[in-house]
Amino acid sequence: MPKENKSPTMADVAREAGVALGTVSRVVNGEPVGKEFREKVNEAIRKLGYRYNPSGRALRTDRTNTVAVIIPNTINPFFSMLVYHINIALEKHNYKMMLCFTEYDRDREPEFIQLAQHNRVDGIIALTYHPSLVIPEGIPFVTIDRFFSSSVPCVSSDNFGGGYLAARKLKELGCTNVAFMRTGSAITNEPSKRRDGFVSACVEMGLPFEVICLEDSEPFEKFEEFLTRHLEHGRMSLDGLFVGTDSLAWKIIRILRKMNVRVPEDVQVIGFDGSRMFGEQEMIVSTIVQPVREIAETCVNTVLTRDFSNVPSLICLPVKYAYGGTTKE
Amino acid sequence: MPKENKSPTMADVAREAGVALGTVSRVVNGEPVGKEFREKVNEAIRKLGYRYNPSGRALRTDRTNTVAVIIPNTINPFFSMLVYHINIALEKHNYKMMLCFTEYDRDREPEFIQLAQHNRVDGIIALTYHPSLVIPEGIPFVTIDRFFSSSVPCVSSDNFGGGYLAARKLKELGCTNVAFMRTGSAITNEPSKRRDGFVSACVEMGLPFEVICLEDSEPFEKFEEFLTRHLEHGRMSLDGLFVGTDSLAWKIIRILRKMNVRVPEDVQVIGFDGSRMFGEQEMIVSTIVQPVREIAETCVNTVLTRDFSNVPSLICLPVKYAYGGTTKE
DNA sequence: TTGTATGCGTTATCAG
DNA sequence: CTGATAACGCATACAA
Repeated sequence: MPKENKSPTMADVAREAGVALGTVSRVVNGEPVGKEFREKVNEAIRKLGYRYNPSGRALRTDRTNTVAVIIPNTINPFFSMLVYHINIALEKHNYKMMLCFTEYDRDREPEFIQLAQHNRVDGIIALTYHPSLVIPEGIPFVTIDRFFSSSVPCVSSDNFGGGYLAARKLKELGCTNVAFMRTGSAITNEPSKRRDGFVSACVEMGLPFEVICLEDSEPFEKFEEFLTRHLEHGRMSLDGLFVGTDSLAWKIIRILRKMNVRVPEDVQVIGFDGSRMFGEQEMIVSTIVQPVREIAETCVNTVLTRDFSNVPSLICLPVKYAYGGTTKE
Repeated sequence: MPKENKSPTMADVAREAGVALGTVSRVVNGEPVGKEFREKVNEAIRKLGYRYNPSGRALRTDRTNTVAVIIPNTINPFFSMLVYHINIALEKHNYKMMLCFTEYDRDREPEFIQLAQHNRVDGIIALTYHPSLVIPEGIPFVTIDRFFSSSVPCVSSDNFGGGYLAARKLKELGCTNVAFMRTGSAITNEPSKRRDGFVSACVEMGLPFEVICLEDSEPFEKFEEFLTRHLEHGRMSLDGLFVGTDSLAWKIIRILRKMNVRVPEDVQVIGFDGSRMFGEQEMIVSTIVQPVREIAETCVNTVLTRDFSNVPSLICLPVKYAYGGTTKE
């Protein structure tokens, strides 16, 4: 009889079913067991409400069924959605998530990697910015939006294609003079390709364009200067903007409105990410939508791949354009 | 010599330091140990890069250093912020978070409680809606925004005070005819008091008011009807709205704008929560701000309280008003 | 104060 | 196919 007030163990189940401890373990793990025995064990499990103890299993197998997720925060809706879908995907696989917020502090990235390893996680999914981050070996490691080497799988959306699409869309909507704006170009990562795709399409279509990238250290006011510089007699010489992220697009639009420039009548703006207010249908701005859920699921499936040796090193997921009120319909 | 490619154990440290296993354990756990011994052990720990194995400790102590957080999702910015600050607070205490998304599916709430218990979590923080949810005994359980009984601590913001404040603010801003709007009144929880506080202040000030609450089952169009009903010759008879959440306020404002009613010129709107776009300074709507971080930290501190017998049963945190563009400044 | 030994719940090995 | 038993890493009661 199992002790009151304590969850039953395999030994309790074995006693109840009149079989050996090992047999219970085999049933629990789905290993081949004679039909009669299996039924007896399952009956006892049901009766006692038995569930295996993760700590016991982890101690024995050295697998914790936990994956660490390293990400700046959960405030940006894109990160928030990412974490959301990663957690759901992990749960589906009976895995737990260990959530680590770096707050964009590069130094915390290696610290969390260490912490995760100390906690014996079975894998790590990380969205990082440390310029010379070293990826540990011997543990499945998947990165988001940043390519390290062919031995570290990187999952991202088609950033080049997204930039390309944005340029074509602006042209299609009647723009004749466009610009790309972004911030934080300290490291070269997949999102950097948004610019390349944009430029590539502009050149291809013969669409005049400009590019302004702000380093992390540069003051935000430079964007304001840039925009004012294009203001002639109260009219913008630019009529289309592609902005690196929805978050930045939102800020830019606020500046434009303060300058009495109408969006989308005078200037059309396309962002990147696909952020939605309160998770509703409508986008916050017209944007290139990242397939967040697919990205999350791909990360999870990849990091849980047993044979990590022949996993693709760069997985690129398709994006699409979505109207969000800051372009002409 | 510890095996290559495997993290060192206490036995390795003991061997390295030339002391007994138990001594290492005592040092690691900060129990009194002779100075010389402690130094030898610490030296060995440093040298081998030892960290205790959480599974081993958990198995032995029956404490996992994990707290389950049960919440609908991470899409709503309020939930997102809550999870964010809970995770940070837990990490500070060297605890991990087990995140469970119910998706507002009442049936999943008891399921996750079970799952959490099977995972031997040390406590549960839950934001739930199941009308007859039964709180397990024998495990620290803290709820957010919903009072169950005096033995289950409930953390929430001052919802009554928030409603009261909203009414006073609308009056102060010149409103003469106001209304309260909310949705999802299936269960009575702390947020229900937003209405009570609002009504109370209106009565006190002699401010004419109306109330419209939609059941979960009722179609959203009823709000539209309600608003149209107050439209006379293109002018609203209402000039102030207090809406149950920022999310709903946002939807209401969209309806108003579609009706060619100007916000805040014709109608001023105050929401509840304090949601910010992209985590910036500016609020999405004028709102009653919940102290999310304090709520999160209070939950964590409470759930980790060793002596759960004399913990307060209802902890109410102060709110404040914040301008967000949908009221007159 | 320090050392020794046991058991937490599980899986895996080996003998039957 | 099944049963018995050792080992995983740690905390702790007990012995020295």
